[in-house]
Amino acid sequence: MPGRCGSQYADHPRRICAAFRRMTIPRQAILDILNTSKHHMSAEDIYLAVHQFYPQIGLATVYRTLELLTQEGLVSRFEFGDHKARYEIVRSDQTHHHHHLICIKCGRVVEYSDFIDEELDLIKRVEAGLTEKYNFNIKTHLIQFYGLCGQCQIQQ
Amino acid sequence: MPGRCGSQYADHPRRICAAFRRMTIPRQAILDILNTSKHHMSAEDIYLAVHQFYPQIGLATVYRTLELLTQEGLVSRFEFGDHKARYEIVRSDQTHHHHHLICIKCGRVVEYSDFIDEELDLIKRVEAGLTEKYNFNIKTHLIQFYGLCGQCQIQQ
DNA sequence: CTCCTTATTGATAATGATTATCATTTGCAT
DNA sequence: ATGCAAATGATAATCATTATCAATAAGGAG
Repeated sequence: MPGRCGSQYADHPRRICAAFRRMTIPRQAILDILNTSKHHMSAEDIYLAVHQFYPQIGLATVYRTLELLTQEGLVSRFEFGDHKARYEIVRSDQTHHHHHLICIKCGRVVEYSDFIDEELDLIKRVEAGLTEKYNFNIKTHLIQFYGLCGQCQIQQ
Repeated sequence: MPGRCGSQYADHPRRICAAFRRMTIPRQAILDILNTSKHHMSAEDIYLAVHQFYPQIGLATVYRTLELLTQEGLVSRFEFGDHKARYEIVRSDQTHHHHHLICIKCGRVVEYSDFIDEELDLIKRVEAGLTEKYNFNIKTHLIQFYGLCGQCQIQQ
């Protein structure tokens, strides 16, 4: 039931059109999963989730779709240090916006949204400055803190 | 000529001791390269640089050493989206401190240090808040912006 | 200074996430 | 309805990183 490329996606129809030349069932399925999920997912997580209601899906399609969405800034790709990328849809209304706190010993990832407002305010200003100086059209940003979680501080 | 673990490293001797149980020639060589380099390097870059004056070095040793240094927060690991990590020594005096601006189409990476002071000020405050709330001992942070560089904006 | 324990090394094989390939299928403009 | 290019799915290939293991060397004890 694919219609014009991004028509049924209220959030970023124009940029969905920019990312895809054609809307397809696998792509819709992937977008649905990403839109429903509140947390970051690996490509395989997404593959498995889509597979439940669309078993024909191929893993390669998941990677290809994520690549296109990432290049259009519609999806954020995170690396937490385990050599497995995580993806998350970018919501225009900033719902669930958060940054990450990562333990460099055990790999635990904490999503925090405290301080986000203050951070976003700065981000916005820096973005404007960078756009002007380096002539970049900035789509997304990444802020992560690395350190030792409580557990790992104890185990020296 | 290795002495007590981190003795000849003025910068973070105590944390070098924490990272290593023994100081060795390969580790010194890797630290020397990292200290000399002004820019991020991949594991292979480092391997090749060390290899020039210490040809016995093995690639696995480079990875192991970088892992230990990263876990101690003495080295920052970056991922720019090409699935190849880059490493950079953390200087206690904040010399050459910078963040990154990455083109999501062509992968170009710009190091910027404009706005850094303003950013670091916020970082410091957020760090304090996160430390308290989540009981993390924060060692490093990562700030990256993603977008289209001038070139890639033109090529639609 | 020498010995001894054990951390570390280097070579190499294994792993595993991601990408490339290619024949087949499908979206969608005309 | 038709045709062509885009997209798919299966699978093979890639390649950065990690695990393995016998050999080596750091550095504390005596």
